[in-house]
Amino acid sequence: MTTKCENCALRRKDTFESMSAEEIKFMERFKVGEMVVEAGTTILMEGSNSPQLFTVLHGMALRYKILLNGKRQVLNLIFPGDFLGLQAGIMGEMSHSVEATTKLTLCVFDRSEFWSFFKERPDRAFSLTWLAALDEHFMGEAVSTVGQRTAVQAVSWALVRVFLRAQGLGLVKNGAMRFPFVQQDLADALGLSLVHTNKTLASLRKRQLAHWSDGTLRVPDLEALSQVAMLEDMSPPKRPIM
Amino acid sequence: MTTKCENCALRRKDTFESMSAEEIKFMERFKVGEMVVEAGTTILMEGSNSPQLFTVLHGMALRYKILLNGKRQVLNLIFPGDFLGLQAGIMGEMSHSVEATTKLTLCVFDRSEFWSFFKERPDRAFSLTWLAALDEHFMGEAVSTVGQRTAVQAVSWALVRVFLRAQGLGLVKNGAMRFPFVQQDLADALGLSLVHTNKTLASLRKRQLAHWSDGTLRVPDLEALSQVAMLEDMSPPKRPIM
DNA sequence: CGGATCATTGAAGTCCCTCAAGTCCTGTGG
DNA sequence: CCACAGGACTTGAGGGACTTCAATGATCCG
Repeated sequence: MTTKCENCALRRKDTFESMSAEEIKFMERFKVGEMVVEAGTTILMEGSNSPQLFTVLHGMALRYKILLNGKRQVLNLIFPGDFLGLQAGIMGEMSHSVEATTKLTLCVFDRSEFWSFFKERPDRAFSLTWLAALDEHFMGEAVSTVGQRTAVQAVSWALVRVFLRAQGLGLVKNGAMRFPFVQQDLADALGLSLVHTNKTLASLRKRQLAHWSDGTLRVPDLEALSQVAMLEDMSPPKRPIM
Repeated sequence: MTTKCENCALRRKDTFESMSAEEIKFMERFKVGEMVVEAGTTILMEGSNSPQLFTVLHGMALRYKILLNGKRQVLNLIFPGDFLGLQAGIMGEMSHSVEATTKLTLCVFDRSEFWSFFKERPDRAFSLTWLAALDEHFMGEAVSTVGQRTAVQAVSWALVRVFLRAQGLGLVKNGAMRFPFVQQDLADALGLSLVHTNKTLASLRKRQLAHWSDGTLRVPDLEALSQVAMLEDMSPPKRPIM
């Protein structure tokens, strides 16, 4: 029933580093199964200590925190290939929640085996650290965006990042991609109000820079949008998959 | 001349997990020396690929990014015990710069030995990943702050975090600590203007919540300041030192 | 057909930014 | 010894980007 790592289509996407046959075999040992959850399901909960780790095989999700005043900060949009639960695996407790935006297929790993990654497979441990460092890198960009960019720049930044990510996964067809989030999600990610996010999107639409409606995102000229976003390097590095 | 890891005072501070004698000996092998730099020196440069990794022994510093429009986002304040250069070590390139705010004493490690961490010492590799995860955790809080908190809440949050950090390092005496940064640093960390940061600090001063002047920070009632900052958990976890 | 969710648009208000000026302090050089 | 420049901090005033409030459509669904 479950996909074998060997046959996993994800591995072959551009974004990911290739793995040796032997590495794949090793990973297979960790996989305890697959899990499918409906849109809206909370997969990991802030403060909890999940016994499981996941890799997203299909679908999209949302990382977020809820502040004491009830406000929500979206930290990250989750795409196929993303690894979930590292924080719980390392520090014993999640500092954010993860919620499925679409129906989600997850590859499930057992956390109790986590240690053997480090003991037996230094290369896998290195990949794990790489992923943590990559997330930190991204969060640094996010802070800079929320702190220093204007609304137009921030929204452009987010859309470019999303689009690049999707390109690396082969999810862009004819300059368009599935983008199943709602405007409130983007607003909460950028520290903007829903109303202003809406107006900003409208402005980008009018300027022919980005069209997002009905769950579909189209970017006619990625270069131009990046310019507006004040983004220089447009190439995300190849990343390991876990 | 250089301190032996065995005798390093840092290790004994509350914030840090204890290390076995054997672990210490292993770390000693990596240490290639010590380095002292003057205030204002750039230690690591965005985009560069430093051959060295550092642990701060004494002094304070600043992690920051410069955007295309010249604006600066301060990502983090650096305290003794902080590990610098992980990104370069893992991903091969720094995504931010690090600048000394005071005279700085650094413990220098050779990056070329980085791999043996993973190969020979899974426990050290685990610590490394822990540190990366901790940074990510912190950055998540930072995004939430810049995105969702008001100026008063944000400044309070920053000061509480700083104060707690200093407490764990035994740097707080009589409710006061050395805080050698300038208001512009704090402003750039929180995405606020210098002027507004100044006025916010004045307001906190008037409300008897925090007094920061002449490089000294006093917090008469940490609990009260945390309340204003909307911070619940006030205890940063013990962290490994590298 | 009501109820719910999401997108959209107008209007009013506010938090924060920018501009501007002035103080205090330190270091430097005539 | 004083004049002057530079850096950090402070304070007032005006403006703007974004928020909040409010109302309307559109779509989907039981």
